[in-house]
Amino acid sequence: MSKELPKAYEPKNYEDEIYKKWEDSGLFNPDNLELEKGADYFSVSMPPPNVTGVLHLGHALENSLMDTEVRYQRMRGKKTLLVPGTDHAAVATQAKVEKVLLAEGIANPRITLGREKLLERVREYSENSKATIIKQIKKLGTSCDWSRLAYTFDEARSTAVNEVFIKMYNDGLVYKGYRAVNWSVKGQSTCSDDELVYVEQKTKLYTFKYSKDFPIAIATTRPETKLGDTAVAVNPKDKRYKKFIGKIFTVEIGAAKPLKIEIIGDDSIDMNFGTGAVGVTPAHSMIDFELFLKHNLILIPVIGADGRMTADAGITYQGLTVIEAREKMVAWLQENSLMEKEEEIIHSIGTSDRFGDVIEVIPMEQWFVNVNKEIPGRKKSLKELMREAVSVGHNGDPKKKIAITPDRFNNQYFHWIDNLRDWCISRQIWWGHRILVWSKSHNVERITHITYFVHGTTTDNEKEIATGWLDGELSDLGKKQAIELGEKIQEQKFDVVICSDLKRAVDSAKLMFGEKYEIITDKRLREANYGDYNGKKHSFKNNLTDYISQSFTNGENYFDVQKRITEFLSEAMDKYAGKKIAIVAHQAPQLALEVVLKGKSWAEAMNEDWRRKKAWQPGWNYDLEKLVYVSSEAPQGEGWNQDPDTLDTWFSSGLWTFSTLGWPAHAKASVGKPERLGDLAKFHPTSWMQMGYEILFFWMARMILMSTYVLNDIPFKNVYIHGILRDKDGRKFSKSLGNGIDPIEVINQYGADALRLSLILGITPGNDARFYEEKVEGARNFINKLWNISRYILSSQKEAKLPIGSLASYNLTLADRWVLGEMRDLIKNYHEDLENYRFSQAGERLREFTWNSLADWYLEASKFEKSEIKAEILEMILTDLLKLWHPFIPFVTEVIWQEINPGKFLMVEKLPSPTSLQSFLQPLPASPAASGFGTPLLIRRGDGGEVVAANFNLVIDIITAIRNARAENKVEPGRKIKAVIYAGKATDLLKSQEAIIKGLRTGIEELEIKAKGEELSDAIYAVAGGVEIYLIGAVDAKKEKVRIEKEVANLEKLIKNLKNKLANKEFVDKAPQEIVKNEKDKLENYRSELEKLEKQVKNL
RNA sequence: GGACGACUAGCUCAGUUGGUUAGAGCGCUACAUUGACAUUGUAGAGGUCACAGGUUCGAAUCCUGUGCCGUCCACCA
Repeated sequence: MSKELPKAYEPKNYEDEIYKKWEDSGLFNPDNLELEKGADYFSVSMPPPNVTGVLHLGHALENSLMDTEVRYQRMRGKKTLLVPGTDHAAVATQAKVEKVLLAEGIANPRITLGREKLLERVREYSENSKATIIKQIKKLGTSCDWSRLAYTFDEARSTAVNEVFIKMYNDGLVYKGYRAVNWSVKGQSTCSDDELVYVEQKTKLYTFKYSKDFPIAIATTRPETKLGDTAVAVNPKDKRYKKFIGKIFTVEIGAAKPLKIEIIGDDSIDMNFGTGAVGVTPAHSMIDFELFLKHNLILIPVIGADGRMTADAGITYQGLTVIEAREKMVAWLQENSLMEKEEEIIHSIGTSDRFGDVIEVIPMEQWFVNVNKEIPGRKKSLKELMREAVSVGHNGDPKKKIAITPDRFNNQYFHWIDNLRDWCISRQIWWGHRILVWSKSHNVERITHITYFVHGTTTDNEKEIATGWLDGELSDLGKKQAIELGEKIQEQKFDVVICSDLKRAVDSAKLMFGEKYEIITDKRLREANYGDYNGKKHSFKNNLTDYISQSFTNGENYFDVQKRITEFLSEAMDKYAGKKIAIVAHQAPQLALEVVLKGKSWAEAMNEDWRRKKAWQPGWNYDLEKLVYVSSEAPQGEGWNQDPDTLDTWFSSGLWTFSTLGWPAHAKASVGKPERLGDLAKFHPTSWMQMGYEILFFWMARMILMSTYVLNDIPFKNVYIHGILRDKDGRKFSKSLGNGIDPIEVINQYGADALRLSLILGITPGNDARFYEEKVEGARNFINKLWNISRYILSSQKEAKLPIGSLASYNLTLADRWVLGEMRDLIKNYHEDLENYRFSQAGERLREFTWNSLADWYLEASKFEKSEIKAEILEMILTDLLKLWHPFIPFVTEVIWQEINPGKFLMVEKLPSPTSLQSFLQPLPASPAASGFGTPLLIRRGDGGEVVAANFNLVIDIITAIRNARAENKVEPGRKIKAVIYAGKATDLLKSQEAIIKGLRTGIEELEIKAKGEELSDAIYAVAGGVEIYLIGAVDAKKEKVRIEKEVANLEKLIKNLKNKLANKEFVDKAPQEIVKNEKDKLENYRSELEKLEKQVKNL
């Protein structure tokens, strides 16, 4: 088999073609892999690139790491899946498109275009971007399953988002609240705490008093917000101010109304900082807002969503920007001699990471995820779930513990969790998943009033039998209850009486209201349908909350009840506007009213005391003013409006590991006991996740939150944190610096393999790395080397092959044994490195073996010695080497592989295992006889006999010593000389290596090897591994003397150090015997070498 | 203010549990061009492992402190 390959590897000529072959083969899809039965699953969800543009080098790094890991696992025979995808990146993408539109001359895109048209433009942009990104991922060689391509904004992913939002809402974890939020005036949207970028700025810190007679001075960098101050906080232990706590001062500083400033005591105040007192502006500071909640203060917003001062700020300030207002306020304080101090300080201010403007804290009604509230039925908060997954494992199960590499990021993660506030999830931009909250309201004059009665008890009720839709009779007690209730409410007037169509409700209504009213029945007011549970003795008291979102078998869940009640109410709102309605029905619908009209969660409603103590009471009153309904579709009926806000983009990213694996379609139940099917059952939790530390909190934390909450499982088992790439000077890559490098251009110039290798070599987990062209060049050079090694090996193949399986029964040369031993060590270390995510080290090792051991020594040696199965060994090594390299540089290895094995794919070959060479090679324990020859190998022959061989390293040392001695003596490279070697015990061995010693660039024409002999003068002299070498007839006495003296000096130094060490009694006594012996042996070797050299100096 | 990381050859970085004459790649110096490869080969120079203490028979490695650079978090009233 003789192959003709081009002299240099040209990636351009192969890469696209190879990727297409891979894709067409279907092998990226684990369903198509032919694997052993019971093969492990291995899955990775690709961190989805934002559709804000094209891929940058950071993505290339991620793809390289990810694909190396994935290909490694695939080649270990695992059922391997890498799911590709992209992220709609809500704010980022809209901000980007708005910028483009501005450049096009559309001054205010949101107003000019409106919601639908703007969204169309964003969609168009993102689709283009998506297409480009996919092409780029393919260029990088990433082996992902395109049949499972996902997008955070596609239908399946949107369904997942909707379902989770609804679930959280129903669990009472999502709430709408009026709270201080981060507001970008430029973007006209909120952002979460994590989306702030802090910028250091010089600012003035003003110390002043509100009025001349106000007893406490306060300091601020934001005087304009002081128009909304409602308190001054001091430390309760502060002797200076203690006496004022509780007092209220009225001051006039120019706001619309005089400010009532209450002095409050709070432990959080640092007495020693500034004046020791804080002016509290609840509306415009996160901290102050918390003081506002804690101390029940007043809140006065003085800055509006437009970034200008509000009417409450006073006529002088209204409509001014904050900067203008600040100047005015400062001037006013100065004029009135209230300013005590002005000093310049440096402090950091929060800016929007997407819009770039300074963030204002403004109180607004927004949606939040409550991270501290107990999740119904779980006895834990989201925060606790998030902490647990990384500390002790999910639900305390150590098998469900997420391992972060490097583990120092654990602490950072825990610290972040400790400081986590409720997550503001609503955004006022349009590009994103719209919040699924529908509302319908009436104006105040037309409010419908509802008085709700629960029917009298039935026999089943009394026996604690679940009744549901069973139509039981009222018991005697029930009749009595209804009659008594009727008497109690005699005075009340209603316009309409409506009851459920079940008998117990109708009968109760009749007994209560007699003939006074016409009684209308409505099916929608029925009790919850308990399905199979009907007629059975119930145990609702303890575990009713379990059924909140889990359906009763063949029945309903409570949200089904909520749905029909909402529809009923929506209709009632229109039909009976302004009227008074009496409803006689059951318990579940009543709870639904608490939920729908009082804004309670089901869990809260169910846990209220009245349920336990007294079910029957004379009516609950509700105002049917506003209906809120959470659902992926608008409820039936007229007049429903959807919340205009969209969800934080990280809400959808948090679901990524399971929304890409078919959730919720592949999960039968969504809560409690999620039954998993399909991909979800096989591939979740995912095996591995890789991300930059800069999105640890954004993303990793949210994936953990979502997965533990929704699936009751961790999202991934291992997280590999990588650093960020920097340019040659250590600067971040950024548009403004103009130092960006387009990965595709690098690929065009050097090839994808070279780019990948240059990104992976020299990196360590969690640390930043620099990227520069020389690195890629080096990688390209290496790949070309590998190409040429292959070229040489392929050209040296014979037509007829000997069976390689019986290798051990052939006579192997010293070099053969050596290279096979090196290979065995390489394979072992390679697996160890990769199992511990030491990608760089595994790569370095491979390069070391390939370039040094194989190319520089073994291949060179093979030119000068012919063993009977040299060709087979070479091919075996090449085959294994291609496999080992494949995860790193998939293209070139696959190209070469297919030259050897047409029609077969390297990407699904099985990696050599650490034991695959063990059958005929194993290390022999070091013995005295073998010392000085490196680690000898035991060769087990086919006939069962054993042969001990000295290591090839001795030959290497001798050759290197000869080359060195020649070069130092300035012997012209072309000049052929004679060498005499006194080899002692190694004589026979070296005689067998004559051809190699002569051939490998030593320029030796005549070689004499004997055990020992006379000292030769007029020769270049060298010692290597105890063997003496004389090079005859080329000595430059002067140079040789200098060289040997240098070596002598070096040896003397080493000997001195060793002697001192061994003279130290403590060392000899305390150090392990092995070490001591080693040192002694070393000393002996040095001494004998020194002796020889010293003699030789005299001969010169 | 708190936490974390980095400080090793001219440059970029390895160095896994303390024991090697401290390594690699690039760069540099000298030399080499008869077919695997000049995207190459051979040889070489180059380091007080930031500093100061300590633990230890033994420290680049462990501890303490200092310096310098960087990152994150909190605060900046």
